Amino acid sequence: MKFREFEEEVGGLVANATKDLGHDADPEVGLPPNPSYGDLSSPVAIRIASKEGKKPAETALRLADRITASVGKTSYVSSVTAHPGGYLNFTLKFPQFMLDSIGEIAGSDEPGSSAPTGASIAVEHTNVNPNKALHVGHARNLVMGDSLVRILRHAGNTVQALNYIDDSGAQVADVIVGFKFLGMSDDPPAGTKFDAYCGDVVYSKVNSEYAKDPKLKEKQSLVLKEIERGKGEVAEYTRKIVDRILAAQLSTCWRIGASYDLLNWESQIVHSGMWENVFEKLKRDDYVKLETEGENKGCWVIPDSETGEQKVVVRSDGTTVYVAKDIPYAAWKIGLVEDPFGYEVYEGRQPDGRALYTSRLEKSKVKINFGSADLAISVIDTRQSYLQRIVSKVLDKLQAGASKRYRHRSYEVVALSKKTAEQLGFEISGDFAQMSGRKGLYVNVDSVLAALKERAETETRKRNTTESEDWVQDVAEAVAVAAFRYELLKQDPDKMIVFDIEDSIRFDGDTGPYLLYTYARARRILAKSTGRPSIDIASASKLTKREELALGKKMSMLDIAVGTASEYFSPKEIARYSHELAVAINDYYENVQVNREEDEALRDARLALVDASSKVLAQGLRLMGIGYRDRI
RNA sequence: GGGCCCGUAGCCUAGCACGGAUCAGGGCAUCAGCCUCCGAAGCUGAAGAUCGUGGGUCCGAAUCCCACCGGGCCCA
Repeated sequence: MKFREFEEEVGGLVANATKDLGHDADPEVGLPPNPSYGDLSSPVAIRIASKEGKKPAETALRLADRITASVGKTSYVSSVTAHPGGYLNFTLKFPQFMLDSIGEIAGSDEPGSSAPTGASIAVEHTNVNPNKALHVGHARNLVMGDSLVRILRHAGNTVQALNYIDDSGAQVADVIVGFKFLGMSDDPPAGTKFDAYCGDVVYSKVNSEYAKDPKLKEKQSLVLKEIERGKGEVAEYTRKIVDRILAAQLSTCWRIGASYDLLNWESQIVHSGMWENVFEKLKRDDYVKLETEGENKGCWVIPDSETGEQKVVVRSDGTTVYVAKDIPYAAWKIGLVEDPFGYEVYEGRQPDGRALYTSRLEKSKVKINFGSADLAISVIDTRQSYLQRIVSKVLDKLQAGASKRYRHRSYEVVALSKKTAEQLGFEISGDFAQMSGRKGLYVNVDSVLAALKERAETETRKRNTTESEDWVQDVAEAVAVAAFRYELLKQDPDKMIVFDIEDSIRFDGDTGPYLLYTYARARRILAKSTGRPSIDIASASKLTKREELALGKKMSMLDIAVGTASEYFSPKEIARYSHELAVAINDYYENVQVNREEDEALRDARLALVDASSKVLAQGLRLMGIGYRDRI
């Protein structure tokens, strides 16, 4: 976008001028703390002066003189001045910048997007065990992952969104134990979603029974063996139950705007033969060894040369541990093993209309390829960091340097506030509590959305008294999802979120609804106008108010935010940017009259600015997976 | 025992990657204002900060380095 072009021009000017003075050409360009200094600044003169033992102000003047001679060759640099403190301050050539920025955005369906990079990226996220409904912790994973997918696509990459289904673990087995051995009905009570029933009722009941009756635990291993065998009545039944739970979970995922390209199944990875291939290679290379004594006797272990510790990958009874399934899956993602899967379309309509595929172990007629990406990103919480490091190390053993193409995007967990935990009937000693599916200490996504939507309905009706019930429902749903997604996305991934159900129902300030409101407000100006967005160089030169210049600059920085978000796999950059843009739009709304402006050319130029900036805000919302409406 | 993450006003948080400008941004809550004017889910103003502590590097440190304290997590 145009601000980046301006930045590149300034960088070039600074680099050339410093080179002329015989110094290295690091551009060092950044936003000044206050726009009254200029539109971009460089402290490079201070560094040079300190090296040369001269005064920064003088060096800055010398540089400014040289740069001034070249300013005329640029498109967007108007002037450069030397500040007595040693800073070089650059100002934008405004009418041209505004004209080109608005033109660029008006002419694009996807403002700020990049040309194809040719890179293919596999992003794995969501990965909820199919034995329960999604809770708010799962939602953080989904929101980060889904937004990352959108951002990476916007940045020009080909992205496959993968959702890994652990359909053969203990958690699934527990639910089956409940149905098969505790006589629990596999029909939920009316009005209860199947995933919530399995997690809230069956799973917790089975776990409390384990404590009372140790023999029941033997049934779990029985079920696990049957699942691992993959044949027979129990395995068949498990598949049906998992399918039902997954369908219920996906309805929640889709409700909050997520979409996937492929469902991967742990059971298929186990039976694919990928692990055996990987394991043989690791044995040949002596990277795994059979422990002959000590507590791990009879186990295959991976030694860690740095810590001197060992990680068991195959137990003495021949079963593999979790990490042994992660390794072939990771290897498959970046093409270190042959693709054993076929693919077929999975039923269901995703919110963005993308087709969803599911893998199978038979080759199929559908011609589509997954895996073998240039880069794989696994969105997994920080508690798995250690195991993810082991996966990376093993990948390097399979192919030198392979771990550079495998990234663990970690994030901190979501805990519950003391208040919310107590409302669920738990006694808490500290200020917050870690969620626990086993204990029943968690808050489901669907129940949070229900509470958000209820509040959104009230607020929406208050403001739209004549609208139909369907209209109100649609808007309330959008507001609820916006509030939920934005809340989980804006926080730094390294920081724990302490979720409080009452505090989360907030639509004021730095929230998703604020962004939706801002968008609707901007669109309202256009809807109410008798003019049409239109700008030329003459009317662009009339855009001189502080608020419109600030807005013009801000809306032209989306690509910079996308670049940072892609580079660091950090969707919150988009949340922060979108909020800043919304603030600029509101500032404009409050202080600049558009439709009451009597100069029609100026009015239309302002309309064009409002149109363009709201389009950029809409793009930011799309990148976060947040739906928006022209009116809310 | 080893490792990872967090610590910024009453509360939540941005800035930390790449150190820079005597305003360290926001939000919630509090107080005072703004709807005959494009939507008040908004805006303006006030008040509120030993940037966990101590040391170091540097012309310059919330930002980099070291140690420690407090909290969370993982591995054994």
